[in-house]
Amino acid sequence: MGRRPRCTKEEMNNGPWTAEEDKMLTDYIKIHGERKWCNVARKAGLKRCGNSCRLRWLNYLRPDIKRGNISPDEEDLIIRLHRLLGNRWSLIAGRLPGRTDNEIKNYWNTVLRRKLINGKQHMQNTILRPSNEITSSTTSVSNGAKTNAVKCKKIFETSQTHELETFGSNALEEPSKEVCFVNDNVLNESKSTEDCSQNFSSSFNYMDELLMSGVSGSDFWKLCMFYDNTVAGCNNGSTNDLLDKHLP
DNA sequence: AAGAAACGCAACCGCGGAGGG
DNA sequence: ACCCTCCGCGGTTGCGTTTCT
Repeated sequence: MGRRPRCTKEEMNNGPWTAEEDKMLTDYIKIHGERKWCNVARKAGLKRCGNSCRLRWLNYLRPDIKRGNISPDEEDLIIRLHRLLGNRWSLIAGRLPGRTDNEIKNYWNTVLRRKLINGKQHMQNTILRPSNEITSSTTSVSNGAKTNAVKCKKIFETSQTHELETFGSNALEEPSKEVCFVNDNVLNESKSTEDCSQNFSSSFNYMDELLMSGVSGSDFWKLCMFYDNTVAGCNNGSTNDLLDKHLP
């Protein structure tokens, strides 16, 4: 069976791309387009394997790539798309013009994962601490609100099991649980957390099916809006602004 | 100032699916 | 039906840079 190595190590360049290689690849693709990456590598005179060329083009050289920091709106969108899609970075990237799956994946694995973990720890410290330890800034939170917050944690830990079963991967392991703490209004008593959880589980499967079946771009955004307005009930407005920009 | 630790990101790896011969 | 190649994806690694001690 065994797969043939994608490229033989000897006679192939590895490691960082040089400016000269970048130019050779860019020039070739400008003329011939981005197909048959193995041919691209060979015909462009690059001592690189096709996949290496492909990655370099898609993640770095493509003209429509957006450079620079991820904006807060984009960050929020990534978090919410990750909640819907799990680790399907290419799908997430497809909804963020100019951003690559690799960039989003890196951003998630570094910045967001840490932020969310810190957020979770902060929430746990705040919520689970005995009332006599809570500082003056948090004493105004009612007992009811605290109860809801603790309940929220339990619910999402439980529903997570179901999500994992339906999703069939580790895609939603920690992140989905953590995101709830950051994005959902944990201390907001206006919406039943049970409803939220149940709807989330079912809507997740629905979204998944739609995405797998190739839902159109505009429909996707409408679904996001639908999800935010009816299921999560925890949007903060800024992301909807971003979503609006992508609606037809 | 120097070494250690943490961080950020480009690049690589390995797998699975699609499609052609 | 089978094999092979190509492509795309998610996970992981390596290394340069920045921050901390």
